[in-house]
Amino acid sequence: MPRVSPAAKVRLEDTRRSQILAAAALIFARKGFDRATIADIAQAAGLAEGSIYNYFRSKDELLAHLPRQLAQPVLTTLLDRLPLPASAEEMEAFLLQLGTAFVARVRTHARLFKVFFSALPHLSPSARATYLQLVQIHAAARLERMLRDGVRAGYLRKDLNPAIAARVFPGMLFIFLMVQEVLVGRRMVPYEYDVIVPEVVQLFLYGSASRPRATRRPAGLRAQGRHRLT
Amino acid sequence: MPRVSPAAKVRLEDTRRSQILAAAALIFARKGFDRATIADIAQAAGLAEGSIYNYFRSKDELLAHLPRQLAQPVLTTLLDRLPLPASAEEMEAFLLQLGTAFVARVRTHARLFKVFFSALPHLSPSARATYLQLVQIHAAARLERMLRDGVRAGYLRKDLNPAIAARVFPGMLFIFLMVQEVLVGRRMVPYEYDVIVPEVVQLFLYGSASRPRATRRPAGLRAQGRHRLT
Amino acid sequence: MPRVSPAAKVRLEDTRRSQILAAAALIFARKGFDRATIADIAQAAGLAEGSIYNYFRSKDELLAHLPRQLAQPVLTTLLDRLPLPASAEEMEAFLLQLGTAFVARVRTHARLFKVFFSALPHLSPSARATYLQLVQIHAAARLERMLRDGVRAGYLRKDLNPAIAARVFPGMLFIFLMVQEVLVGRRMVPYEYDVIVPEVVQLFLYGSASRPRATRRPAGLRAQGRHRLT
Amino acid sequence: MPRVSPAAKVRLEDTRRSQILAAAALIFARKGFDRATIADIAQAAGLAEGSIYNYFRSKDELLAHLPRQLAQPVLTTLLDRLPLPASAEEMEAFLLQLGTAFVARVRTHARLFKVFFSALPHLSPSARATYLQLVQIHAAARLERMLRDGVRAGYLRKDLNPAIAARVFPGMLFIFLMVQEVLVGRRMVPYEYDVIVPEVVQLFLYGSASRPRATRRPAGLRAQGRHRLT
DNA sequence: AATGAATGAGATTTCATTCAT
DNA sequence: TATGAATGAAATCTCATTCAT
Repeated sequence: MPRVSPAAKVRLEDTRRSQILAAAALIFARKGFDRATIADIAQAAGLAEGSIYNYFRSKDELLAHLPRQLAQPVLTTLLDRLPLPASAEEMEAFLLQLGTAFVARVRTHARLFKVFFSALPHLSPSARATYLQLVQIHAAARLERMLRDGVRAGYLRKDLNPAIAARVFPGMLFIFLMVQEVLVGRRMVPYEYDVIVPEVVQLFLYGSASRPRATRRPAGLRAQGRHRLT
Repeated sequence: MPRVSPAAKVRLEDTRRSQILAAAALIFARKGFDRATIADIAQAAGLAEGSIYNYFRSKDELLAHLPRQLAQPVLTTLLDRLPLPASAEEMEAFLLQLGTAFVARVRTHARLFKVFFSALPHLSPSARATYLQLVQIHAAARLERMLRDGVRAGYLRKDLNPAIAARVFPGMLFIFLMVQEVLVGRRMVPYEYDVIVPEVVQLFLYGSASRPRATRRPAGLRAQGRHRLT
Repeated sequence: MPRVSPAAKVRLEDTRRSQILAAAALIFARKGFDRATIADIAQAAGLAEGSIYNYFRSKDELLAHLPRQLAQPVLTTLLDRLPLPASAEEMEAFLLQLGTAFVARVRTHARLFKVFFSALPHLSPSARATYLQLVQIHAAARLERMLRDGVRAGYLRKDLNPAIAARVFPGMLFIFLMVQEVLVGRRMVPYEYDVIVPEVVQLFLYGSASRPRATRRPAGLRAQGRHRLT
Repeated sequence: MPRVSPAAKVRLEDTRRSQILAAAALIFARKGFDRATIADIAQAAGLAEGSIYNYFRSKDELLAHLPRQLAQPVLTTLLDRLPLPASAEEMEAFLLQLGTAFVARVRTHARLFKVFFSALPHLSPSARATYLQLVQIHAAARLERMLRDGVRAGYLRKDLNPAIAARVFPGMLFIFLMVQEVLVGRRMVPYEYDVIVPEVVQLFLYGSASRPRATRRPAGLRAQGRHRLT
């Protein structure tokens, strides 16, 4: 006869698994997948070495379960709840939100990102896909459709290539995130993301060249954009 | 009495070192730093295991010497010989060349890039900097100055942030290069780089929003931009 | 106040022990002693791992208790109830029964035999003796006495060595049993034991060489010997 | 440039392999396959643990190479060089030699026999066959043919089953060898093999029952048979 | 008495590095 | 300088046994 109710048991087991995965993420990010030892992870999780194997069959399995378990809560699509833009101004507001969310997501998962890079050579294609979902670059398909709509509606350039542009937008932010959060750990530019994101949105929508007229940006929005976002 | 002249001896030794580093780059890129064995590298270099140690003190040292030795020939600055632009059109031409060169450089060093990622946790900050020089994102300082000039000259937006924009430009291309060449090996979009680069330049200069007037892009330049670049 | 009577308690405990030993015999025979895990055995017994230790102190103890407990019911002596033979013909009948019983016994305990072999290196001499009792080769002493009687009575060869002959007889069958039931699992010869046993008895009594006269074997007995015995 | 000639290198390597296999045989026989550790074997071979793996890929491979390497020299067929018998007397002489050789072989390989039993559960069928060749019970086919000839020639019983008899003969000796050399290490009977073998041959040829006439065994041969054989 | 998570000793195997030749 | 066998530290993983519940 079991001492604990089945439900409680499942809960306890899930707790342990999360606890171990959190420890694994920490150690993997710190030392890289190969240099991290099970002993390290066990110690970080407050368990004995052998206990890890009561919950995961192998070190590889830890790696494979990391994104699923740790990123689950935020894997809802970024763009789903936002209203579809019907003008350049609405698109600007939309991109500000999207960019801010994107930055937040990558920063949240910076640790998993480091794991991803260190483990790249042993990741199966499917595991790679799972890790890449962390940044949802794959979600660009949705942005692409919106851009296409914008072209059709006329507020975006007729000759815009929506497929390329939809990937460019996250890329404009990604370079800062990669260098600052993952690769080097030091800022490339002396600005916070609440300055970078609006600037990037401006660039994406209006470019860097002077415009014939100065009408294109309502002052209100810009000012708002310069305020704290993170 | 030495059989070989000292100079020839140095040359031979350099050859061997390059030969070993090339083998190391190949194996590191293929298996990741930790999974690569000295035996692998020795075999790829056509030497015995022990011989590696006549040229490099340790496996870590191989990693450290990789970018310096292998990337030396191409580490010339990207922008040095280009004439400074004096208008949006000249800037467009300049960015096309810069972007194309950037793409070529990253693709050339894709292998070292993979090594960089796989070895990230073991690299000292200075080693990281050395590897990042491969793509010269650090060189953005020069582009930043040019953008600042452009703003001053009036053909770029008064409210442009040159520091941010200078990093955004490579980032717009970097996302494609990262995913396609380094991380996944499959294309994100069904276009070659000679389509992507001009599109990115257009976005960077003119944005994605419609312009009040259709005068902004001389047809000649655009057509040229669509031609083969790689 | 105990809920169960002491006697019933003992009975229940014995049942559990048998149940565990049966599971152990199954698993040990299948995987060998060292490869069998307590988890395997517990599962086969329908218990939890820890429960095994309420009945046996260790894995080794399981091994030691196997033959005693599982073979008890059949450890009755093979030869006890047979009438003592007074002629070669009676001896032939006797050996047929003895051989048949021997074959049946070994086949019944084939599983324990496999355990015995797999665990040989860990068995103490006394444990080895216990396992060997399963086939009662040790019981040859009784057969030896009967052979000695036969020699004295004159129907067995004067120069027969009863000690050796008494061990040879089970050996003649044992080789088939070893190879077919224990070691290989495939038949050495295309005959059932009800052909092998009479043939072996003939060989033991009359040899393989031709006899000067053809009178040696009454037809009746031989025919009987060829009938089903198992 | 290699310091040692290729031939010398091969010789050295073979020596090492033999040295390791001999150590493995010793340890496996002593502790059984599963309890034997690579550390044990390395120590017995006078090497470091890791060195074993320069010659054998795994512990299993050691097990698989044991019989091939260690038994090779004696794997020539026992029966090949003996003249074919043409009478019961010649058959008796032949069986004496065969039995003596069989005993010698099994005793020589007693150690491998123990290994065989301890490793039985993990041996592949082909590995089992290789180990069983050590005792060449498979060679019974040849003896079977000889017995068939004897029946045809008339000096063996018309109703003899040669297939069964050919397996019985080694079995008569095998029981002593198994119990004395492999399983228990103590003698079943107070006789040396130079007494047991002739007795077994007598039993096999002439049985245990009295014969109508006393003519069957020429005294000369018997006396000879009782002399030292091992 | 029953449970099964936790433990940690111990086994196999890999591999960077050394060094005698 | 080149070699590659030898080394042994270190890592992963297994599993008998314990013990709180």
